[in-house]
Amino acid sequence: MDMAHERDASSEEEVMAGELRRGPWTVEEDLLLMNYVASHGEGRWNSLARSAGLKRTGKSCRLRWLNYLRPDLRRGNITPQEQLLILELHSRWGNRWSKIAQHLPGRTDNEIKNYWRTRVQKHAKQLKCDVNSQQFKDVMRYLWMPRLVERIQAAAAGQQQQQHPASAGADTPPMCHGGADDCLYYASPEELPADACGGWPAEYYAAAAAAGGGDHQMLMNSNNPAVAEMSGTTTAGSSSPSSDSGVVAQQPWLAPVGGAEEWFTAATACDASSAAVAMHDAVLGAGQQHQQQEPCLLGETTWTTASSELPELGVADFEIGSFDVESIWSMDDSLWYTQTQGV
DNA sequence: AACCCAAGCAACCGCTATCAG
DNA sequence: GCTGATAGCGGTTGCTTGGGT
Repeated sequence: MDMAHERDASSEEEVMAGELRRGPWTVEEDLLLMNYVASHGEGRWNSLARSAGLKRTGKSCRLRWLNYLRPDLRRGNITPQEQLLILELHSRWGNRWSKIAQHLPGRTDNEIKNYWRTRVQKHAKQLKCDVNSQQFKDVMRYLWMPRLVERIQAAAAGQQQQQHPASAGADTPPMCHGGADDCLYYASPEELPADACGGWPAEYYAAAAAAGGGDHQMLMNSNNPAVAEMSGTTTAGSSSPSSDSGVVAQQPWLAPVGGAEEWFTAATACDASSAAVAMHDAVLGAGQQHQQQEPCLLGETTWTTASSELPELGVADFEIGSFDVESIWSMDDSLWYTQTQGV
């Protein structure tokens, strides 16, 4: 667009003239931005940048705020729950990062995009196939995702076991509102332990508190677009004619609640572990028949342990021969290990 | 200790969509 | 309806860091 080019050109001139800064943000800049947003609110980023005394473009300020300084951001590793959701939503919507991010409270589109590029594409590379190929999509759907479900179940089971005694609930850290093991959000940055679930660098806390902190409970109310859309209340506003309309409402495991912890609850009722075993055996041609169990919905796939029904899932057409299956099972095992240790 | 390399992530870029005057 | 400003999106780049040699 010509306008955009003109604006960029003028920005370039300003940079050359030393009027605009580029590159990594300093703590001072962050504090300026945080303080200004806390007292004046978001929006009008160009004038905000000028008014706040920041030698940055409005665009840069907006990005810094959205991707790094927002108090409702969730930091730390992408959890298996989130991985599962990303895989599922990406299979449905493709590279629509922003749309996917709406369903992962506290995560930014940039973060999800980076996750996809670094982790998922890495696995595709390891498997020597294109990340967009049907082959890799099958690997994700029939091997990786069931594996994630399995992990989540195991973590939930371990957690339940630990909490089941009389102390259940009493041990839940007061700052966690989304679950003891996997904090989804905090009521305020002050509550956020530096070593858990992420958060701002320590030096920001005092300034954030002084600035008023903003609306830290943003994620917890029904105004959260992710919550609203999951509940099916806003599906009419969907803009994608190809795949958006009403799909989420059909997902029993995407319950209309505020976080990955709770949407997953429905899925844990299914025996995805057995499904994963069945898939594993099926693709390896083990021919072992497993006990018939109730089908389990995972995304748009009906999971079953009955090998005779596998062709319906398309597994019969799934060529795994060239893949190192064990590498699939070990995907993100380091993350898995650290998380299970925390349970 | 020095170097290299790959991974991860923050930031930028180019572009389109939307809104207000 | 036109125009300019702003918001937002997805792709890409480049810096930092940690591990290996």
